[in-house]
Amino acid sequence: MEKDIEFVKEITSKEKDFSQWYVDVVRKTELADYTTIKGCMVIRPYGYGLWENMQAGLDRRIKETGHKNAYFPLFIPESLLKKEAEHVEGFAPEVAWVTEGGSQKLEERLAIRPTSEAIICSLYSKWVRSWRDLPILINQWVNIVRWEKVTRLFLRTTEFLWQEGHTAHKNEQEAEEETLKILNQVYRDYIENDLAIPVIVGRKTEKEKFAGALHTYTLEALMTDGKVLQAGTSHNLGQNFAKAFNIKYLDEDQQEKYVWQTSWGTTTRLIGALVMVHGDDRGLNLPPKVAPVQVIIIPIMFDKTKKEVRNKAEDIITILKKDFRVEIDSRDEYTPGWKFNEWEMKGVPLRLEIGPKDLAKSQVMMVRRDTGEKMAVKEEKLVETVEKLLNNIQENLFNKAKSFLQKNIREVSDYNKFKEIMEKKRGLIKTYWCGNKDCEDKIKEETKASIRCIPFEQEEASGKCICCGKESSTVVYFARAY
RNA sequence: CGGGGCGUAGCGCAGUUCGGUUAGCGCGCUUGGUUCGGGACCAAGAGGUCGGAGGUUCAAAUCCUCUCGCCCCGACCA
Repeated sequence: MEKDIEFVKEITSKEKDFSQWYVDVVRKTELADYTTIKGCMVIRPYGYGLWENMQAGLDRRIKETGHKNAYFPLFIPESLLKKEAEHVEGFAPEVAWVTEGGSQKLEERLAIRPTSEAIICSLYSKWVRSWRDLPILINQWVNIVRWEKVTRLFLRTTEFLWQEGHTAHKNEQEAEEETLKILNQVYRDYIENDLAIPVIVGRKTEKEKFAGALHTYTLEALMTDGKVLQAGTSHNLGQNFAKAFNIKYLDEDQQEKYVWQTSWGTTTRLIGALVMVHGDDRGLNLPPKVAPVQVIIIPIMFDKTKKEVRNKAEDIITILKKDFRVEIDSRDEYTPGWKFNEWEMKGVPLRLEIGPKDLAKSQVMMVRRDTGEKMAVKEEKLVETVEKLLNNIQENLFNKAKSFLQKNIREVSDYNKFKEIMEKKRGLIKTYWCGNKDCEDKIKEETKASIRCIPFEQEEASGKCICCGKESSTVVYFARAY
């Protein structure tokens, strides 16, 4: 273990400085790097490979639920953006504007999309005529620009990548069903099963909802420093945008009606969540389902047996390649020990070592990233063992995160206790809230904790608002958030 | 945008208080050789407009002014 301690010097320990640890991990594992543009990062091949795997899992679910991908313009004319009053107001401070094209000043300035409701709605109003045109179920994978004052790699950058779904429906019920379907069937399923991140789902308060929405549903994930990160949102837009953009259809009853809409999104921020939920002092610890490399093969090469070992490694990679994302690290200039540490830092779930001793016994050595457990595996059992272990690691990461989450949800009824927990342990606090924004604001101001969501599972009982003491039956989760 | 910290080779740092020859150290990098089951070793090399601009001075990494970037804590947000 002495060597481990020495290795750690490349990465600040989580305990010592969580923020610095996070930055160290992201940069040293080559997920991303800073660029010359303020607040804009480059997603490096390893990070982008991770994102591609994440996209694949989510894209599949989006399509399985009937949505199709499309692409809308990057630019949004100011007049369009201004149509929905609440919406502009919400985004105004962080919009980047294009005012010139070439050497010509533009007649109307163009916003670089901070989100695409406006531009998409302007087209939906053209496309929707009859109830037969509904529903419209469209998603797009694009970049977004928001002029943030403070940025952090993946968690908040000026430009980021995301997926945004925009749907239009013929009635309120259908829109609401869609909003919830995305939340549970698509997002929750994806985040919990693919990213191995347990979430708490619920509704946002009026204060926290999306600008222009009727209401917003959210998925909240707990990071290992006790702060919560919003992992995705699904908005029921009601008819707000339909009215602003004049999206109307003629219904079966011959009445002209406004459509009901939804929008929903998840971003590259989820990469930050993966780092902060599963990572440790040795670096990343990636869930097998999204890891760019699921199995890394390290051949142990001595002069005399080099050729045989290398051949065997090639045989093995050929077999494993059919079912897994596998790479071989046969670089001559690094020792095996160095490679072990390197790939552990990069979060590869499973390491496979092949040396002369293994050749003699027709076996390989396997080491799990999550537990460090090392075992010999007979060659004939290779494929099934890898499969079993990857599944097991996926499950283990989720279970660990789940138990951490459960341990850090505290039910509190005393405000002083609330303050103390938010100061020291953080995590989530489950308590009663009267529904008044004044209480919400006051708590935020005094403890930096906001209402993350109003969970769907409400209890029969009632209690007293944590702030004003008024009787209430509404249970909410409070936390400090990213 | 307010308060604090940092910026010297790819990375981590010393040197800055109190200006003074050719700006150092460790790791990494290149070449050659020996190595390789938990970050190997020897030898020889390469690499810097000291974040940037302006100023003070015979002389600036060091002093002054401005500026850019990153990190932390607040206000805002995915």
